[in-house]
Amino acid sequence: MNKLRPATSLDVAKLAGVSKSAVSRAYNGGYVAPDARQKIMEAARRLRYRPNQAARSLSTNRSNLIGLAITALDNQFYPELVDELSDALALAGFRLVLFTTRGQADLEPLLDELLGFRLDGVILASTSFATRVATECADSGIPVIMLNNIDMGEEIAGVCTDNRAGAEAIAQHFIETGRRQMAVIHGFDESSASVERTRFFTEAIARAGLPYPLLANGQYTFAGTGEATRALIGGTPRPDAIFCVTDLMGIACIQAVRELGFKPGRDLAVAGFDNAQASAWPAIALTTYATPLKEVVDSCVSRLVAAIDGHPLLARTTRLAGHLVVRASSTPD
Amino acid sequence: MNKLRPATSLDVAKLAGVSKSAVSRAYNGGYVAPDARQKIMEAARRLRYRPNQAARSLSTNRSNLIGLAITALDNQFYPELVDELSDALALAGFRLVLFTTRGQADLEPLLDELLGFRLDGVILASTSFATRVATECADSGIPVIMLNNIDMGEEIAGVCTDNRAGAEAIAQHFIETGRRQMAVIHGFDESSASVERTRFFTEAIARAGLPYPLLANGQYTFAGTGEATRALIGGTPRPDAIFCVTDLMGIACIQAVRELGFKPGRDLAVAGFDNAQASAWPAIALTTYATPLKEVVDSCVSRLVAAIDGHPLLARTTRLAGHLVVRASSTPD
DNA sequence: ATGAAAGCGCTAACAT
DNA sequence: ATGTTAGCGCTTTCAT
Repeated sequence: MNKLRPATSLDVAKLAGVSKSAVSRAYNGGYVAPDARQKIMEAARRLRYRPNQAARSLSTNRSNLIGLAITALDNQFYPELVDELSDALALAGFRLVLFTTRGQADLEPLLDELLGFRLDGVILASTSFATRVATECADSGIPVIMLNNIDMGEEIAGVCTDNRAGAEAIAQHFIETGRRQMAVIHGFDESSASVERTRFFTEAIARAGLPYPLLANGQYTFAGTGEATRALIGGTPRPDAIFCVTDLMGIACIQAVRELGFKPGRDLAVAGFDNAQASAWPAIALTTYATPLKEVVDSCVSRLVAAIDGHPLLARTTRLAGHLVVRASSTPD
Repeated sequence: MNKLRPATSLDVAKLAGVSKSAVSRAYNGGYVAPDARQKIMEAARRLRYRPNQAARSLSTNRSNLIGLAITALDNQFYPELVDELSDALALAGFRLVLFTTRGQADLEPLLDELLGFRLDGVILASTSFATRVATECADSGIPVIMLNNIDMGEEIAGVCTDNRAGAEAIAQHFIETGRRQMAVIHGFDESSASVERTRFFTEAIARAGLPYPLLANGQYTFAGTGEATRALIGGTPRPDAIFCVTDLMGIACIQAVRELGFKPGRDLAVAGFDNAQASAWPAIALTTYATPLKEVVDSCVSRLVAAIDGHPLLARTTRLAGHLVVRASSTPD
């Protein structure tokens, strides 16, 4: 019962009275006589045969593995992204190998692994090292696509939310609800999401003839955003609307505002970006611009899969429009 | 520059003027003369050589891949778990392959993949299919360990929080703060976390001579927990303390309580389990029992790695104590 | 329709 | 210390 050496195609072939090749064909849609196929499948079942992917990979140059490089899953929106991605890729026959780069100072070991596994493709969800990884992978013929964060030089294929549409929707909403002095809490300068959203928001405000938004760095963290919020609110002029470039920071901001004794929505507006599930919680009720999660993931996957199938990936960014979600954090009532 | 066929050990060997084996040795800590090693590494660098893991896997029977089977990442605690796990495994030289089983109705395809990749080990974080997966993997000699949720039959190795200590700590805390009529919002009956926490809590309350806790099923979802909360509060007797077996449900419960016009902490106590980051948010402030995340992950990883190294995995569950974290959701002030 | 044989890139005896 | 050789388990011509 307990055989530690898993069955090979040869074992199956023998039991079924055919050759290895026949077994291989049976599994890969080749030409096999109906009755032979029958016998093969029966033998495989009895031996609990599962084709060894490593061996297959060696001869086909396909691993069925997609690498996902991501800093960490601490942004509330990422787990949702990963779930969706994993499902979509599974449907296409691929599995996700996780490369969290949180503590990783060094790029080389990461690169060695990324390339060593002969991944069929790589998805970059964090910007750190993006350019380097992308070029190295390209040199090895591995398609790379950036997800959510993109390459601002537009040299790498990417898919993200339409940051312009989002930032403008938030800006317009703030303006329409009578806010005058805006502020932006942004993240890192390497993050396209941060940079683009900040810029488009700022430009929209400027075009409306309103005072230039104040800026503060929330560093993509709870603590950092708390500090940024306190600095903004304690400063002059005091903003009456704060746009946080991610929901994580929006959520942190709302709470910091409350702790300062103000009521988000009534005393000042707060908005985030992405529409992570937590932003819909009653205790949070964060106005935000919803990233079209399924569309973004589907686009990412289909572009990547097409590239794996030989249709070269264009170094273009697909920007998908979402929609504004207005919640209590920005409504005066 | 742009060669699509990645360099092989033979390419490196030629360029360095040595044999394939020498290259292999250089990469695997074998005996290589210093100057030869020099030349090999230099050649490897120039050719951007990275050993093909699939080929290596074929001859060593080691893939350096660990499978993680998990329903989805929607419980706030899971992303934290995965981050930690990924880091710990990376340190040990392994990468995580994600098998989210959310939509998966069928076990067989999952099993085919799980075994086809010749994973070095498997971590099961969700209970669905656990027994079946574990036995199949065992038959193939693949170590399997359950994380967070465990096998209640204790037939599979596992690591989890000390649910008894946790449930009792919550119970005691409720009792000490003067609560009398308790309730439990639990999840699925296949989930050991749900079952054990419910049972130990109930027993502790019974031992204290208090009325038997009311029970409601929150189905591990926000919506389900909302309904469960409304049912409990609308019923007779009305509980003055609700223990939710996960933070996800605790967070949902708190908010449902508020929406009913009650103030968590003052009007009735709410507690969760795990200490997911969101439970610490001021807007949530959920009393909970903190899972010792690092310890749980370290134990899981070290047991698994030991098993991979040949020290058989005992079908025992490691239960690690955490600590009570009291927040506003359970304090009357 | 099927089998034989070569080869994918690596490691691991075994010789030397 | 290093090269030679034989696999690891699969796919894929090429014959038949």
